Amino acid sequence: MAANSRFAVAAHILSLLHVNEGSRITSEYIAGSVNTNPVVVRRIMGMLAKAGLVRTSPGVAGASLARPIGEITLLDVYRAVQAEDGALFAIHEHPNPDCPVGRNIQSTLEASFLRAQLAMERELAGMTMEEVVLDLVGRT
Amino acid sequence: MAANSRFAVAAHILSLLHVNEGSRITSEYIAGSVNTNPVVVRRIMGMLAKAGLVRTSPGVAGASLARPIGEITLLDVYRAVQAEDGALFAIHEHPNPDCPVGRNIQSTLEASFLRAQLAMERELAGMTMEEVVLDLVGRT
DNA sequence: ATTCCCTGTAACTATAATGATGACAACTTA
DNA sequence: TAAGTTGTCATCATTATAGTTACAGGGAAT
Repeated sequence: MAANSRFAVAAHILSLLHVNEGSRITSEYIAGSVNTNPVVVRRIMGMLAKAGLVRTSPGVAGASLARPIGEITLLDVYRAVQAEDGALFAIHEHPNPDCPVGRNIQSTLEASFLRAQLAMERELAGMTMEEVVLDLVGRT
Repeated sequence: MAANSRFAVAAHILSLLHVNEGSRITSEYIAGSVNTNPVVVRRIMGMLAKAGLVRTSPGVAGASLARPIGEITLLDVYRAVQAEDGALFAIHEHPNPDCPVGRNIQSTLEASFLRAQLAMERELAGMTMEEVVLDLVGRT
């Protein structure tokens, strides 16, 4: 797989942590639900911890949510597992500076692309992990 | 580069076609402005043609816009150069069906992710290539 | 008609991002 | 101390993308 499924896996992990609150589930258990390798889970869990969404302790199972689940938005999760850059769309580098179009295309597109990205992020910010979990259990 | 810059290059190409209307520019000329290989330009131009945004003829230089530039939205361009799938965010496959969370996470996230994607697409649909070109020449 | 230029496409290579995996040190707890 | 777990590194396979070479076929100008 080359597609980035970290966002989805992160949401899956947070859902499991909430549903199993108090149980002390291991990365191996989580990996069993996600159907991947425990290392992948620990890696993503590390990103969630660095972003302040979960609390983990070395050597001890059972990570816990660092905030009420209703206060964790999908945007928080998205940002936690995204690369440094954070740009949704890439722009080709080094267009020809001697061409009127090439000289300005980057800054122009950057602005347009940013608008689209912000619209997407606004929508993500409007959804919480609580809604995700509620939908999840509602489907049984 | 592994990041997908086709969207940006496509917008660059369309801008050039409009600015040079009547000139009959070649894929080599365009490649010079984008700073890439002519084949890359022809490849993306092919996608734009298949999407009905430009008209090309084999063997003859000077593709032309198939519609007024003000009626080509950034969403049109985005869709023209995107992969079949079209999903903005990937979802991990084969979560564990024996787990309440794993069993339903896909359909739940699919709905949430789609909302975010639609917000992004709405914003792209609200911007036209005409605005891009105007901004472009305005920066001169 | 010949020549020259251009497009459309296939084939191949190089580069990155990603996920899967094995290994292991450090930590916690019984 | 022993068992189990996390955090992290290193490596490999897969995949998407862009860059590049090559070439068949179309168009146009002479």
